[in-house]
Amino acid sequence: MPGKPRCDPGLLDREDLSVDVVAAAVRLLGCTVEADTPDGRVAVRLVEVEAYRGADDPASHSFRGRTARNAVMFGPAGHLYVYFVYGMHFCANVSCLDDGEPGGVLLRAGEVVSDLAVARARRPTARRDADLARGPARLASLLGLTRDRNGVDVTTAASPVRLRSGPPVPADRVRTGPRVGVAAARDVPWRFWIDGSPAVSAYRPGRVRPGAR
DNA sequence: CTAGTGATTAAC
DNA sequence: TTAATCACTAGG
Repeated sequence: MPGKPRCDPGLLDREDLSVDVVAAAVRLLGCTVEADTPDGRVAVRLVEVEAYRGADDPASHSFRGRTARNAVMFGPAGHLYVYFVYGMHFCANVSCLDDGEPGGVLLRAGEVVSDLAVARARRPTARRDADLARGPARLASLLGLTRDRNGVDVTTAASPVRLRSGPPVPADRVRTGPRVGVAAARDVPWRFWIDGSPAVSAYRPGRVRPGAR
């Protein structure tokens, strides 16, 4: 008679995130983020992500070196990097690459798998179910990813936020393009999404600024 | 399209 | 110290 499993087999392996940010981004599509909050548990299936890397990626928060804010991106793979933007929103990344190498994947959008009632109660302004986690700040809000979730290990069963391996997404359903809202490195197609998902953000090109391209 | 909001950072 | 920037969302 099987007792409690020693390690949860459904969780994503850290190694899936440690080799390369683009491979990690594609690997994360179709996986499930499961988050426990005081009012219940919500799980979303990731349908849109963006890869960011360190020193050679001017669009990355880690491009200008390690600071108190981006420190998690410099640590080992599989930890949440949650940051505050535009005075009111949080966004969440999963750190990638080995300890000392900065990298991460921004969680841009997901489809609610469960529990829909808890999810709707958390985001009552969402008009359609597809809007619940459509966009990085909505996703973070739905899953309760704020400051106190910064740094948590999503590959550990005891963590309040966990990443579950999903059924593989067929390669012909994965689409790619430039990252959203990023002025730098506009030619780098490191946004990945599952074709046809109603929860994928509307495309908005990064603003072109004088002297940049 | 634009207002709203505040941490973070580079420049002074 | 100050000011610009910012991987965004909601409401017209």
